[in-house]
Amino acid sequence: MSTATPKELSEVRLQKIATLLKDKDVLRVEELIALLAVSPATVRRDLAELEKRGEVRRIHGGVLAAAVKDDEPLFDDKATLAAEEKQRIAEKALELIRPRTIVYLDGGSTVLALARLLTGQNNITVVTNSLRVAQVLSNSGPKMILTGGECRLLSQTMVGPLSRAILDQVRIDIAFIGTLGVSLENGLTTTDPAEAFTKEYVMGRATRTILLTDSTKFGKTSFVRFGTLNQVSTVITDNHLSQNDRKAVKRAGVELILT
Amino acid sequence: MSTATPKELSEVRLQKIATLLKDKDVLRVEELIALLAVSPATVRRDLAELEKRGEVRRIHGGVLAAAVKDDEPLFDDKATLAAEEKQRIAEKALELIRPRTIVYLDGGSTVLALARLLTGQNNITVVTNSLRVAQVLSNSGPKMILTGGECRLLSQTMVGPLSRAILDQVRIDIAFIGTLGVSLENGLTTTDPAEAFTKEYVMGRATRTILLTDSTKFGKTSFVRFGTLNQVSTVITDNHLSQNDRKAVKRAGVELILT
DNA sequence: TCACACGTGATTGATTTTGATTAAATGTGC
DNA sequence: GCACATTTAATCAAAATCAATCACGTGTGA
Repeated sequence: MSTATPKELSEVRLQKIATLLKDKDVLRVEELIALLAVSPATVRRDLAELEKRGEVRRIHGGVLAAAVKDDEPLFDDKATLAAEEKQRIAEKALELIRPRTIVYLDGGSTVLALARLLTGQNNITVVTNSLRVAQVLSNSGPKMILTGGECRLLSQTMVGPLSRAILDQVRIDIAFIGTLGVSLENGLTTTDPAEAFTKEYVMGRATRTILLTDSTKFGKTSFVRFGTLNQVSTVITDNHLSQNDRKAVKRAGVELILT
Repeated sequence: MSTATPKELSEVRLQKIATLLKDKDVLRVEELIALLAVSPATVRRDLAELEKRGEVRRIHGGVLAAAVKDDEPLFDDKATLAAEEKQRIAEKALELIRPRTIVYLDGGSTVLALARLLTGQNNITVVTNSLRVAQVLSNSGPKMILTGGECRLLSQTMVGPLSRAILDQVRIDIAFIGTLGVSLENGLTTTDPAEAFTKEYVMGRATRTILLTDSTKFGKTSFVRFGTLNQVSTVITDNHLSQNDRKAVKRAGVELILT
């Protein structure tokens, strides 16, 4: 049996693939089969065509977005996905840090990018619950306080009620927080309850809270809520943010900084 | 049997390795096997490919970031100094750990060797102030609580009064402690006051304290004292310990285990 | 209506990738 | 320098993916 019913023209399919790659950078053939509801053969033909046009790079089992700049880091897991955006967000965040302030750095890749910019800055104090941040700053850099708590393997952070013990004893001028989801209805959300606890607690203690997140997180909702949008004083994100979301942020009385 | 089940595409894996090296400079093959959940053969093939691209430098047992200079001090080497002795001491220590106990792991290379033996043991709970220990156990292994506190760069540990906050809230069955000096007159000594504070505090709270140290530390005295010999219940060291020191330990009422 | 081009799906054999096994190479300690 | 353990490289089998070909259905135009 075979159906030659092009529900959509092949050109539309090619466009779809190109769009998907913008967000994800890497796609498996299997994914595309499910996503486009076509046979493996068709997907491969499409990919061959796109490769001929130079829009993608094929690899065994999938396809990569053709790196615009060959030497630039491409993409990969969450840690460097959209690394360029994160980098710019981090640079904006850096401008908010004055000498002798005490900053809190959350887990998450965007905040980690900020941490990389702080190496060598030894006129500030960093409080963090992230082992990754600690690694980055462990050689040279600011004075560092780790919160302690239960170690969450996936995110390499210290979370949960135990972290409160130390947080109670330190002052935090500016807290830089990441998130997996932001929305007006569901607020700020993440996957792990213990992680949410710590984020929420830090936000309660910090003089200012600054949310660092790329625009793709807007409108998304994860599992556990750790606060509402109007609890943060500033949001820094990239300029792909939709007009609707921009208005929503401002309506919540939150300062908005775009890269 | 062999499985070719690529959960992620090879290119993604390569990128992950490159990203990991950005933060860590050096990775062992074993680490990568656990981290990427693939076979040794695949890791080596990946490393060979990355080396061909000039992104990494391979060494026996692991891989270096290509940027690392040859003469740069690799902070790891302390761990391999008297590695065999430390390994044997750690193995003796392991025998003292029963299921469902809560163990505290101090900083220091001998204790770190013990931590390496605990990977995969998920029927115990580890409390530690060492970032190195956290790294070793961060992939798979026991439940882990980090103490928090001020981060001491050289030893990669969290120390000082702040660490008390969390220690007050957990029970510790067995504390494994390292030291830079042991003697009857000056007791247990180390270089950093804040570090000494935390060691002393842990010893005060643990049901049992076990000192892990190679025999070269006997008779030496460092800067700050964090306790006396008779405050520990057991000493584990290598059999190069002099007869005099053996007697001294026993005279202090401390159990002595030699490798 | 019929022939035919076109796109799609299915089938089959080739290629790639992975993991296991085994032998060689490299360190490490004595 | 020698024995030992660990790490690496090479080889092979299994699984997955890919490319080439064929078959089928739809739409088009005579």
